Amino acid sequence: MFSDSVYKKNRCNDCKDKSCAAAILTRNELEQINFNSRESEVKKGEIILHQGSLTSHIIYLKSGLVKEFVKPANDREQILSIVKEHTYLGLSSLFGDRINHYSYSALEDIKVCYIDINIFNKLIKENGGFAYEILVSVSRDSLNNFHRFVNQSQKRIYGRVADAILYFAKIIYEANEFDLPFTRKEFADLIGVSRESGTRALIKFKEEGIININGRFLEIKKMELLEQISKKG
Amino acid sequence: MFSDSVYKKNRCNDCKDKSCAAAILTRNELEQINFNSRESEVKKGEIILHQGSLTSHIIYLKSGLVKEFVKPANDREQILSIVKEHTYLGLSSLFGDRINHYSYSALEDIKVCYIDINIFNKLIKENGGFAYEILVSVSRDSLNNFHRFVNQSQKRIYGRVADAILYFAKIIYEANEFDLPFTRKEFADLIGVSRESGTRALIKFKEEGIININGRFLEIKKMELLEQISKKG
DNA sequence: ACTATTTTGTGACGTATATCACATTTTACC
DNA sequence: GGTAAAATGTGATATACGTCACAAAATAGT
Repeated sequence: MFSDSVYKKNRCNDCKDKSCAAAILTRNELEQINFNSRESEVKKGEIILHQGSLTSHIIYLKSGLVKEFVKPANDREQILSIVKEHTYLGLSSLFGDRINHYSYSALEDIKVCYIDINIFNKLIKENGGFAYEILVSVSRDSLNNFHRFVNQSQKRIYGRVADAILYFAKIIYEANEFDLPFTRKEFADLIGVSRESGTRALIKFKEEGIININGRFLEIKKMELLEQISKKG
Repeated sequence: MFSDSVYKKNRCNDCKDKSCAAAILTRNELEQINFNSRESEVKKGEIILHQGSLTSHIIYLKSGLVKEFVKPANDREQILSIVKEHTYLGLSSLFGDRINHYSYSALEDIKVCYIDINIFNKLIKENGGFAYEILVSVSRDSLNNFHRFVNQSQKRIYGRVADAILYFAKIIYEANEFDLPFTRKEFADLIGVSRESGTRALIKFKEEGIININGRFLEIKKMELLEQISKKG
């Protein structure tokens, strides 16, 4: 299936970017994955998975950032989450009905591994510890996403913008200054408001000295105030 | 722990309301659950699980309807979903961080089973097929809830009301006429609008002959039109 | 480096829906 | 069965935010 050079060394065993779940697997089990997987690079902006497509391989994000999104109507796109390295993409779709419910595209140059779903399912059924870790992972994703969404639906625009900034600072980059990985349009799509309104809110925050923003560079100046705005909604 | 009379017969083995996952378990495994579980009845309106509480038992909904909700602010309640019989409550919270993220209350008199989480986790790790079914269940819940939520966030009030009616007709009751299991306030909380606006939309639908509604009784008269409104948003 | 394209900022305007206030009906409870 | 409490219906009013339109700036492609 794959060329000799690809699997002659057991890459998966030596992989420094293993998932928590894969860390539990035995040498032999990892070797099985090794024989049934392939690593690949994806360029910034490219789509990794299309909503509606059928899955034959599980995709593991080895490095880089990815956006998870849906396009219900034709133009308005809803970004569901920003996915960090060391995460399987679309696990819940895999176990739900094998049809991908969300689309994924690379926000920067990334590395992914394609793993055959048959071997993946086999390992789940054979190794309870592995199954448990996958279950933890699916559950955590589900809770996180849902939590963000419910919060969002109850907040007005300033609260949502504050949430999004804190999301990047605390979860994605773990830093108080960073470059946003996307455009204002996408920023707005993440929090479910119009581009114009989103931009206006960012500018307002800048005017009030809560953040500094310049192009894609963003710096939090008044963390407590930002957290207060996030809470109050 | 439990009185003799409770576990002297292997109720779980004979149970007609087993989950898909439990149907996979062996006689012996079911007996283990039997020894570590308890059945109970909950009256309409009572709370089964409180958001924020710690879990020591998994709760399985044997019969009846339950509402899953959160209260972010103090008054405004968001109903996340209506849960039907033969479902485990709050699975994703269990595997996430053991803290319940949602609250559950009975919409009618119901029957539930409390299962010790240690035995539950043990079975997951020992029986891959069981683990797989639980995974399917968590994934499906996650997808369904998320799907409803994303749709909702992109629709205006008539689309949301249409969605909610179709949700009851197709998923909850599988019938074109039924009694709503709750008040107008709760109906509004389910679709994330104010009580007044929700009521007005229902009345508008009635005036236009799309539905008939009288107190809690609801009857769909023009299904295609309702579906169209749901799609168009 | 130059042009085409995309992204961003900004004002004016409209509207969907929340909020408030109160009357009416239904339900719950001694 | 009668009273208190909760749920429901309805109009008036306010406002947050989306939409439209266009100019300026930044980015990308040749």
